Amino acid sequence: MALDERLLKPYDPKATEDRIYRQWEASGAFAPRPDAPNGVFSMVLPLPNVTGTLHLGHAAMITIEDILARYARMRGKKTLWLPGTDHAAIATQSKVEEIIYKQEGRTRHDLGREEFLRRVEQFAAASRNIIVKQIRKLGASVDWSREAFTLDEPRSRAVRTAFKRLYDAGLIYRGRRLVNWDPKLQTTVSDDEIEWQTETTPLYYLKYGPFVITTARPETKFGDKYVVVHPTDERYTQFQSGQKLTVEWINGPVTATVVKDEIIDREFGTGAMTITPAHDLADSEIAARHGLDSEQVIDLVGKLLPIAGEFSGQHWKKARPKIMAKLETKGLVEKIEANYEHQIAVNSRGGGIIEPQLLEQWFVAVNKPFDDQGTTLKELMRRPVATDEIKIIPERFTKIYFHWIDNLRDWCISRQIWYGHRIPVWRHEPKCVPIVGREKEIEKCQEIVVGEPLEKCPHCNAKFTPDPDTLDTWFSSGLWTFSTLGWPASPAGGPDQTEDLKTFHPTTVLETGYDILFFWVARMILMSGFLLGQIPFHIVYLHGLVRDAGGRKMSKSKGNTIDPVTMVDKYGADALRLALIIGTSPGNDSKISEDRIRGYKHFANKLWNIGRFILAAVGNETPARPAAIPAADQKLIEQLDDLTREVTVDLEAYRFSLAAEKLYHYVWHTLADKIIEAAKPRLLTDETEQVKWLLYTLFERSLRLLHPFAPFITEELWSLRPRATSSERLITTPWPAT
RNA sequence: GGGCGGUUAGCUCAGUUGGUAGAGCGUUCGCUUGACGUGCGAAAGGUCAUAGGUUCAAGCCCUAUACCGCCCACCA
Repeated sequence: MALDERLLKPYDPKATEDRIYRQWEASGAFAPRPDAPNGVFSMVLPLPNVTGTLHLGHAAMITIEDILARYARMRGKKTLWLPGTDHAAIATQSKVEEIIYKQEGRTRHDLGREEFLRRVEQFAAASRNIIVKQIRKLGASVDWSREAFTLDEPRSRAVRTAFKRLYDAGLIYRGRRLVNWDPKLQTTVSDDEIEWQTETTPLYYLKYGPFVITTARPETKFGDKYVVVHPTDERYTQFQSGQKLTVEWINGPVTATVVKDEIIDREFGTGAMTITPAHDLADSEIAARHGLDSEQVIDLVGKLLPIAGEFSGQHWKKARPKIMAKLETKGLVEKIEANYEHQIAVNSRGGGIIEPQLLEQWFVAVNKPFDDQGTTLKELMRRPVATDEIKIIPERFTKIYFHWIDNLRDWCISRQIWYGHRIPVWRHEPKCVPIVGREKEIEKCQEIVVGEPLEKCPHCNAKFTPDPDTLDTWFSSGLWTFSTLGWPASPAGGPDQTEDLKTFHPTTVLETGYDILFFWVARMILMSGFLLGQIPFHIVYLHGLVRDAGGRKMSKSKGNTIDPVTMVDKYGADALRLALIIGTSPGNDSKISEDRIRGYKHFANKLWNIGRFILAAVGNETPARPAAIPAADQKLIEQLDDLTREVTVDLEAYRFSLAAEKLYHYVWHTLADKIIEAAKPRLLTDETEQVKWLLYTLFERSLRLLHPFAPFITEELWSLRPRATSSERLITTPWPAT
């Protein structure tokens, strides 16, 4: 009997995996099977950013999703797992800016918009190529024929259409509001993109007429003309609300007005503060409540405006000590508390310290009713989760989701960066007409066009100028579950339903990290709900973050990332996958070490040797079912029946770790250690045929059960069965019956 | 300030509806067993953070405490 020569050697993932992947791809197994008998399974790959390459966290995510996809496929479902990448606007732009500055000492303004964008696109393309290779290496059974990019033409059309529909419904508006301004990247960012860092700074107690006020930012205080105290604070009962008094301030006397507001914490400092509504959200809300004026003090690059008098034109950082010196000379400094701890806002996308600014931007209104029932976008996001139409795993994130929605303010979607979708709005040249309050003129003359570009105004022939800003990257990724399925079928209204959309939307499950629950998951529910009247997915499965051995988040800047491809090269993709899945649980972070991956390489080796033994014992013919099966053998079959049921239930319940662990344990410690050992002597007796059948049956079943977890080695062993043909691939073999 | 998660073997972590504790790595002893030394056989090692409670039965449920971590929040 001639054993396949591959079985003579130890298992070599390097010589096997790429070949198997090519076979899968060429066979069309990754595409949805048109005649699949048991319904539909669809899922999108959480589009990796083209800011770099994949790390082990991505690998864990891909593993979980591939398990889902392969299991669904084997269950006979029409299975679509759709891949793609995200242009990640601000993250990619700031990354490329950084590289160019480091290598050439030039800024994006030195290069100009066109050349800079060319560079970014180059970078994005290179990054995308690496990512695609990495995804393949991991064995991901994604349908490459449907690969998408958030910035390609079909997705751009979806963005323009979505913008127009939201605009026409009055849900996108232009407004002047206090926004998060990043002076370093020169753009606004949304509330969610802000990271709070603890900073230790002096706290200044300054004399403000009869009051002593506290501040951490004396350089913003030039325009302060309101002093706020708590209404019931007995220290200030002699001052009436609205009372005016003249106080000596930094650049001379100012008229101060007393305001009483319950937001004031009487215990803090002296219980009195002055407000800077133009550069502080809390202050601006106080100002809004009492109808107070607001004056800008700091400009968009961080320099003081003429209101600062002699300090005008200086950067606030440099001006602060000089201002303090002047206050000192004027005798206005009561005391300075040295180590005051407070939170400062930082742009988490590689940007600078946020300076709130009052700017005109585009917003999505989340609290504005848009239909007869008075539905708001907020409710649209809340309802499907509240009614369990969308189920979040693990469940505790449901509460976190609601809490976020309840605190949500209008979403600032315009960015002043260059890379990304242009805001699909065009205005008359040379005059850019402000929109708010001038809707009538717009109707008459089309001073503004939204959605698809228009060269000239059909009414007065004036040329149109595009809005200079770009969109928040999450605007386009929010459309992902349906923009990838051909939405919109036609930009000018028309039927929205493409065949793909009808078949695959809503998608079955969204598997992603809990860190983008708000950024992405919520936005998808919003977009899908408003534009399609559908939920985007039925289940949200949230995985934890993969951290390094020290528990730190992996990131390039910390230098603690592990390249998944390096691990695949060393231990094989199957081993890496098992290491990433076993011992993890949804929503909880995990730490990964190379030792763990090596351990599962040993398992792959074990499985390979089980295959060598059983296939060699079985020979060239598939063993026939014996007429009589000994009771002991029957028990072993039933034992595997039980395991099959358990593993199936675990997979249906998204308990991947448990399912994999049970299979691991069975294959090693039952099939190999007990069953094979017991079979060895029997093979030499007249029970040979019965034993061959038993071993082969258990082995064949084990391969099927293990395939979603360790696809490469199981597929390879499958192809080594007696009389195996190249068209009978394990990937498309039915899951064992339960 | 509010909410959430964690605390299980030397290390890193699992533990599905409550029923005599598991994995990887590490440690000790013995094995050229013809699938595998990337292995086999055996072993050591856990009062499952602490204190109460519910239960025939608790790592798992309830209450409180301690420490670690995360998220959210308009204390200047």
